[in-house]
Amino acid sequence: VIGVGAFARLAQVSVRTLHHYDEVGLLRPAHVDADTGYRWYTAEQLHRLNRVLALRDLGFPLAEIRDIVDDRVSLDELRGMLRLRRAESRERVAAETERLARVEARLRQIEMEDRPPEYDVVVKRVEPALVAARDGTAPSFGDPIGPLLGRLYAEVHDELARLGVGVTGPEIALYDDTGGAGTPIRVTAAVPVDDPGPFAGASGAVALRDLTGIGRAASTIHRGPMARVGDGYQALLLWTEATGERIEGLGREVYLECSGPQDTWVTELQLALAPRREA
Amino acid sequence: VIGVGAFARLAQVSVRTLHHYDEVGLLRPAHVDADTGYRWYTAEQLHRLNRVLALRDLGFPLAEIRDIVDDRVSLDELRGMLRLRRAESRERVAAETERLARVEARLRQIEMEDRPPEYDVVVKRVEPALVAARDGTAPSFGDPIGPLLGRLYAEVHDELARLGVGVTGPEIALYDDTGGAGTPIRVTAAVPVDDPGPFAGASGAVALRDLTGIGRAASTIHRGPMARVGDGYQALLLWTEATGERIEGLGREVYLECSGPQDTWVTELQLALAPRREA
DNA sequence: TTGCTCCTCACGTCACGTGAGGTGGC
DNA sequence: TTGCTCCTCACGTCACGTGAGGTGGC
Repeated sequence: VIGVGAFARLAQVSVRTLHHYDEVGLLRPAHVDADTGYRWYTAEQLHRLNRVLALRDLGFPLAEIRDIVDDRVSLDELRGMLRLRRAESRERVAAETERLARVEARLRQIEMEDRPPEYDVVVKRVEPALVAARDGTAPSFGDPIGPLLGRLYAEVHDELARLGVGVTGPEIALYDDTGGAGTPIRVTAAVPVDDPGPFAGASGAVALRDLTGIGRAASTIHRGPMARVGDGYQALLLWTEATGERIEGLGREVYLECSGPQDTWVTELQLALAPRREA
Repeated sequence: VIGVGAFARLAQVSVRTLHHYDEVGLLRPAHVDADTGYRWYTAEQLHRLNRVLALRDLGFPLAEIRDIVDDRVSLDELRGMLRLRRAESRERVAAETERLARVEARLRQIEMEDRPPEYDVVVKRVEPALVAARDGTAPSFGDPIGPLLGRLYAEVHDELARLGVGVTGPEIALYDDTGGAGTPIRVTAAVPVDDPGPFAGASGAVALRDLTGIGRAASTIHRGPMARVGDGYQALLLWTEATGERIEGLGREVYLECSGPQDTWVTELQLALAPRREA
């Protein structure tokens, strides 16, 4: 029978921790003085505490630890809990390893460029959307694509106005350059819409389409004229290189703000990433 | 200018998150309606939000993110913060990887033995202590060491009683078998004491000694007679094997409870571990 | 009487999640 | 009038850390 201080020193935990374990019923003292409230522990309880600490070291929450040390879980259940813990732990290792890669990429970048980065890359999901779309073809990325896109969007909006269909989000442009260098680029001008009803009677080049979502997209925000959007794409490419990510499929632009002069435009650039490599 | 819901959908964050960022001053809406309290955001703010999310992905706390996006840190400071983050992230990867190894070891053990483990191994620090100690030699681990230890402890306690020195903790036994198989084992019986004063005039085999601490010790609790303490040591050895730890130096036993018959004894077994392998 | 150990509240942590209860414009 | 979006509290999360303020035995 020893006091809480000595017991804590023996087990290398804080007195507060023992108070807490008493509170949540994880380790009740062998005896509590009715008058003073002093807690008294036995050597036998050090065994229980050791079991608790061993499970805590494995990452189990206290509630589960209580079930285990109180023998409320069968051997099979314990096995299951351990497998779950293993999966969680692996997930954490993977996530933190990727995070570390991003930190290191950022650090290398800042040391190379010697100034804070202008583009911040975020990995996000892109939800699927229902769009009215019009396809076109541009000779290459070298030529300005703006006028072409402008014509395509004009057609889409004309058609939407004619059908009386409502727009539900900013315009989206899709690029498909999988043909290789020198080949023409397929460009799509898309506008999110909500109600597909009136399209039943639609005809012509403007068509309703289910725009697929992207599980993991590298995204960044470009501010300013589209003539300099290349800076943004370059930042995205450098980022994928530095973090070891791989690009998959086509790129998208979302025109978040394009009402005033191009100096004030805000565009989101998205590149689809290959699924996460598992450890 | 778009509402909080549309803004949240664009950036793939929750509305609550935007409320929170407003609260802590990380991202104030471009405009808040004085009557309704409605928050209105601009495309420009999506750029700021993207910066915030990018830094959040790197693991920075919101307070630091605010300093960064508000340009309150210099480039050098930013570099320093990134290096710190890198160090923290590495530390987390290492810690979680070790935890994973412990979980897997436990899982393998439970699958081999098909019953919950009897011994729980915990890694802990052992504090240095001032002890009165008496050395002895045992022929090997095969022979019972109990009687020898009993004689040594009797001598120590006699001397302490003679000098009037107080005991401050449970008895500790040290074993040194680094001589190899077949060679005799050095055994030390130690008793923690507080006041070294009276020892000034001490002489003979019982000596005052500074017992060194152990940075990382694998520890487990053995309950029952010392004749079966081998089970506990075997559990410790299996654990070190399974987790890839390496034993270093000598072993210790702490007699937490040894007043009644040996069936009721509680003994802590400690083995010093090699310093943590860095990633 | 001074130290020492111990006690019980009770707030803080970190970044939101999750209702509860209510309001304003189409 | 019914939906829809939005609002403001305010508690909960997880395992304790950290005072504040006070008591009992040597």
